Amino acid sequence: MPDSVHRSDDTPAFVQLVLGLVRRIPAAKVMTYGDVAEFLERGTARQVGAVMAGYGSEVPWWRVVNASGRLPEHLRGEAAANYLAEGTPYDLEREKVRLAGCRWDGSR
DNA sequence: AGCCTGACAGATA
DNA sequence: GTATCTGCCAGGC
Repeated sequence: MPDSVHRSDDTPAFVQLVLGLVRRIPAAKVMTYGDVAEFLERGTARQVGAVMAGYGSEVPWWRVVNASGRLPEHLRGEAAANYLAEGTPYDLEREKVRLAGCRWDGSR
């Protein structure tokens, strides 16, 4: 097949790639939506967000945050509890993860 | 087809 | 620091 192979790959394949990676994020570490897309070399941050919105409950979803280290309003409470439990650097005042201290690059 | 929405992100003011 | 705008791309109507 000529070119258009590396396209936005939607569908179950992309979903599984995302969920699979999120499951590999170590405790006390996080990745941003953009990091996930970049690491997989597929899709965009926005698409990753769409997957999380639909299937996030199946994985440690609090380990994927936006570029500011935050999650939408309705999830912050649950997320905070998990950060506290696993020792993720979390700013309770601003309700956001301090990415500088726990961003995961995919390596171990 | 068009228009809007969304667990996003970078640039700019 | 916050607010806005633009680009992004899939899905729903």
